Amino acid sequence: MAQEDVFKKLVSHCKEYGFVFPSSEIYDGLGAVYDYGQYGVELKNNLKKYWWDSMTLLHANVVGIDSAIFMHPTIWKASGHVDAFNDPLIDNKDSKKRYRADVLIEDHLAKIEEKINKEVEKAAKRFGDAFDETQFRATNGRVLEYQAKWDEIHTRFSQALNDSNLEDLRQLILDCEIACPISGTRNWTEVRQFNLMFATEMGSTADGATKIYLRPETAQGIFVNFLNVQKTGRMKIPFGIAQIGKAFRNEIVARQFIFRMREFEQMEMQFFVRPGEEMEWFKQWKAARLKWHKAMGLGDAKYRYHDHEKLAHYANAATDIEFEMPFGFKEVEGIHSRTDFDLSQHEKFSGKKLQYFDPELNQSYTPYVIETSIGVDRCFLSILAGSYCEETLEGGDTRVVLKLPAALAPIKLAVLPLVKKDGLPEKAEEIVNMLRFDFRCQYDEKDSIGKRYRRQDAIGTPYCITIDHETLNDNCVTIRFRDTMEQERVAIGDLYAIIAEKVSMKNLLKQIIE
RNA sequence: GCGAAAGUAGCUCAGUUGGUAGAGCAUAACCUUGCCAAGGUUAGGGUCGCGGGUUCGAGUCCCGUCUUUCGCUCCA
Repeated sequence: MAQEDVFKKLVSHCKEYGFVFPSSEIYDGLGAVYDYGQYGVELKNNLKKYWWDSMTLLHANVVGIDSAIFMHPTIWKASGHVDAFNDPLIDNKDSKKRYRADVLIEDHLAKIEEKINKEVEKAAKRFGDAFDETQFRATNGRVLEYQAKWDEIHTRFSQALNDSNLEDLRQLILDCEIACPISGTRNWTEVRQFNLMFATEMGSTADGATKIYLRPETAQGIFVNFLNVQKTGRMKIPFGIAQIGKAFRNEIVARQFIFRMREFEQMEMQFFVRPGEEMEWFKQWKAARLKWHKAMGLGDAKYRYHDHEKLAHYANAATDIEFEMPFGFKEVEGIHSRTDFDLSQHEKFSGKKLQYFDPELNQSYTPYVIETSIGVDRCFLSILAGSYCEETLEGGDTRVVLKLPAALAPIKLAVLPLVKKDGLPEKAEEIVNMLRFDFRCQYDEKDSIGKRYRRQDAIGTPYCITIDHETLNDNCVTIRFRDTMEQERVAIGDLYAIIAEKVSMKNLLKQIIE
């Protein structure tokens, strides 16, 4: 089966079995926004608990917070999002390619520089040891000509950027005679500004309202609370702060189901370390995070690292953990060494000191930060993609089964009377009442037993308990395992212990610290 | 945002040159069977994405719009 077909089926499966629905569907949906259904929310909650416990239970020096989505607008100036999330874009009408207008101009400037450098090189060769570069640059006619052009463009460019003047940017592209590298033409659209942050207004009167943003990442809520947590929690470096929450980005193109949404959820942990020790911690968290993913048992070969060569403005090292989705290897988690960029920026913009006094070193410093940032929805998708199976059974029948890690499965067990008479439903109800406080149970008496097994397979229920006529005599039931379809006869009294052992989050968490 | 394709029941689809909507599966009820789906009977569910236009009449033709998929582009 082609990979795209698998993806299509997965998306249909999500809708058909109540995992993920398109948002506002009866109004034709809302682009790139999705709702989690009755099983999806259980799986997602379990996933979040797995991550939360792995951070806050397994690490004495990692604590959690839950910061607000609304934050002071200056935070996004300090973080660089106001500038970096505002891209002026321009399209070439012939090739239909889109470019960042500022990048086009920067490339053009670089080309002029290159020309100057070539002249300098040529002259250097000609004059040999007697060559005086400064002198040459200041006097050579051709170089001066290029330099003048460069200066002029650069001045206009800076001016246009400062004023956010999109018309000027476009005019500059026309004046520089910049052509599209693909079509070779200069048939450009207007320059348009894309702001990737959602904005709203706080304050009920129009004139008194302040423009605020919906956070584009949860990390800043941790940075601005760094001292609060450090002081009230008596935290000593190194320590981490974890947070799970929604973030919002007005993506130009948001696609591929829940892989890229405009409203999404992140699980982030910022780990504060001594300056100079960040690379060691970066390595450590990089390894720890991969272990966390692999512990879910979706297949080690489906994960890989992708180290960044081009780093973001705040980072001195960065890697992604990628998962093999039906549409290729895709980023699920990012691990970044963010240096002291964020805390320093907030010191600068807030005027408050955000330093840590290290009693061992007897000095204050701005801590360096290792960030682990995972997309809940992407991870959710990776789990579904990794556990979705279509199996052909002996006899040619097929079954669709979600081989979810038992600890994450939305429904832990189904209780099924073999027939709905002879007192079997009553017996089943007894068992449900016994187990319902500890495990999410489902009772089903409709259709043949085989059909009921398939229904549970489709939503990833790891265990089915079947009550038959014998049960009334011997107080034993069969427990049927999702993946192998094998059955075992066990005493009703043992059920709790058996299930508890199998579906415990411990099974996942233990693998991480091994 | 640009280009291409698509949108009919919960799902997969049919619907002939325009003549007031069908199937299978799924769902629900009852009967039957009873350890790996698809026995019987019956029922519910669609103003054919939405809005205009042409026509006596539009699921079918035309325009617009929304949504989805793919490609481009972007991606902290």
